[in-house]
Amino acid sequence: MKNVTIKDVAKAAGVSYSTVSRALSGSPEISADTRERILQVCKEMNYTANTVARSMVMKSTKLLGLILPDVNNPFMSELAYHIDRQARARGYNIILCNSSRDLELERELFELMIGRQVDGVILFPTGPESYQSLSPYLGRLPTVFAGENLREMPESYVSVDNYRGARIGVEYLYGLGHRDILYFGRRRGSTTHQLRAEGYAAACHELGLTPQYCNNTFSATSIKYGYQLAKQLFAQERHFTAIFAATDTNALGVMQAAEEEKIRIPEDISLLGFDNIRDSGLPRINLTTIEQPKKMLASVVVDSLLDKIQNELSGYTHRILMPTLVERASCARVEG
Amino acid sequence: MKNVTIKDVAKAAGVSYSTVSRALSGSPEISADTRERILQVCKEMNYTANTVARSMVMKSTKLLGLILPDVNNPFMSELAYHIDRQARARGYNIILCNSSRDLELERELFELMIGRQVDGVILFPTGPESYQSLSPYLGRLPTVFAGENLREMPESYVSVDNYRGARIGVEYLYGLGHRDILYFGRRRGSTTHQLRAEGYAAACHELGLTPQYCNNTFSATSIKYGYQLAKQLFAQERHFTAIFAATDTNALGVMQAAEEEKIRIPEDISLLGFDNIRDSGLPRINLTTIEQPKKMLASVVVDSLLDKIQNELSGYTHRILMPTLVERASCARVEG
DNA sequence: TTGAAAGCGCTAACAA
DNA sequence: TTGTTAGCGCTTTCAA
Repeated sequence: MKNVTIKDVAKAAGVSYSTVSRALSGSPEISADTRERILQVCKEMNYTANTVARSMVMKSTKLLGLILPDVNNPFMSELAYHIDRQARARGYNIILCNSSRDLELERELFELMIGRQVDGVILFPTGPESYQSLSPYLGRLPTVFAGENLREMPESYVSVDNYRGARIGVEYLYGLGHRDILYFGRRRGSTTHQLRAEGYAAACHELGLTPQYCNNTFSATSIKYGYQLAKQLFAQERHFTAIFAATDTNALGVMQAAEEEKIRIPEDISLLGFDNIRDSGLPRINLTTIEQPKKMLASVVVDSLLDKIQNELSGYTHRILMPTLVERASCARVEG
Repeated sequence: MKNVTIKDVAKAAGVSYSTVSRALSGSPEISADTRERILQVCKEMNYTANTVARSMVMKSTKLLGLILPDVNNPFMSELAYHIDRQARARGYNIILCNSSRDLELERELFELMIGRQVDGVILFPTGPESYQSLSPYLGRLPTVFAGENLREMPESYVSVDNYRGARIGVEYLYGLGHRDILYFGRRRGSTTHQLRAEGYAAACHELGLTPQYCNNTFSATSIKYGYQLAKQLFAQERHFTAIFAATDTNALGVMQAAEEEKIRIPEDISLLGFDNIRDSGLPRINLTTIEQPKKMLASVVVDSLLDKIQNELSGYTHRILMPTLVERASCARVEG
């Protein structure tokens, strides 16, 4: 399994190895036939250039670190796919790392990326604490945060406009005649959740609605937690005709609980999600939701990072994308 | 963003740089206090070893290539997660590449991995043709195929026992009283599909059932194709009380079509899937299915590959894992 | 126990 | 147009 090197090729072709390097890099300072001959020899010998050696002298690995909580999360896996495609189209490959929502591990992975000399990192933070946690390292590697809004933090990030997304949702429900809309699954300690809740509150205020909450007391979001929370909610005496879930995952939990409680969606209550994860479009689920433009997000993230790398930008950019409503079958019109 | 090197540390500590290297690698041939002093200096200077340089001399990047059709496929993303965790636990990182079910691209990616000097590659092939397509390169990099059964091919692979999985499924349905079981979504050109269909046929034969097929004429599997196929099926006059779908994705397509046609699952027909992708456990879906042990698969794949790498094994291993039945709510008992 | 030096495979500046 | 050479940051002999 010994690989053939540039020197082997040079010897076989009877030239110096810098000539081979020139032939391969498409340098103009080489005659057409030596190039042809060398390329021919390369082919015959099955020569494949050693990227590691090249990285070393070029001081660029053409590698991007992708650190995210968990690829096995439909939102993340979709992004990972698009990020890879986009990066590859630009000549980069991805080192994938799952932080498993562990701040300590996240930091460890970031350091690892420094050691691996990646050209930059795309980070879907575990939470807003990630910024603090990583700040000692941030100066050492071009980084763009993604998915989470870091507010005024002096680091590049790309996120969706969570505030406006929530407003769009409330307005949609309002348009359907709903006047009692409960906001479900708000979680402390997440800026994303915070902004969505603010958008919800603001929209309620403007439309003359009374905000109602059912807060997530767990430290994470999952179908299971959504389910447990919804079970509690349905056991209470509260009046609402629609549930606006902080995330699709939460909404799925609500669906599950509703199914058990024989509460029909959307006949008995309407349900609106946020994110538009793949699950939401599945048959029988058909969740109406606020979509995060994932392909766009991936593309903007990669572009921002490569910009930063290639232009050695020292400042930072905040890119906020607009969410849109995806109408499916979980929300119904009610009589005012 | 200039990184401090081993030389900088050496200068600061007043030693030669080979001494620093020794201190870092935990070599025994160094005195305790110089080591302490050097480690201290490293910390102060925020030194992080350059893995690329190390890779070059060690001739090992501690990098594994992971080439798969599409991480944004619930089956793949789950595997990708576990593979990453497992690999990291063993000191390796993952370069993730999506082949997008493109044979040409797959080959390109494999070559890329050779250039990147990864220590090995895990490949979820686009199809059985992948083996042929990649065979010129296979000798150049330790590789283990995953997910697909390569039958007698002289390459390592890990797959589930698709044949037995299908038998388990048929027997389960038979036990529920079903005598007319239709096999749905069989696709030509996939060994996995082939083996499942064979298992189905064999089980039918043994139980005295007449096999019935509804073949997938598309070149890929997706909910959409499953849906289209199911629409055709439901438009025909065929008698069956259960559908055994070749994949969960196909089953989801059937569900969607059934919903439109007002065919109730499991009341009117039972539906059994294969794979147990995450979607299948979602509320309202609750698909009964044959589970591929994904975490185990990931773990076995990584172990096989590292074995091959570390022991410089030249032979190959075929590891076949046992699928199991996951009972949910899409299959009902019928009166014989 | 420590230092000097070679070399991993490549690019690029400098000579010829 | 081509060859020679230095050097990227590290590990590892070989000497001291």
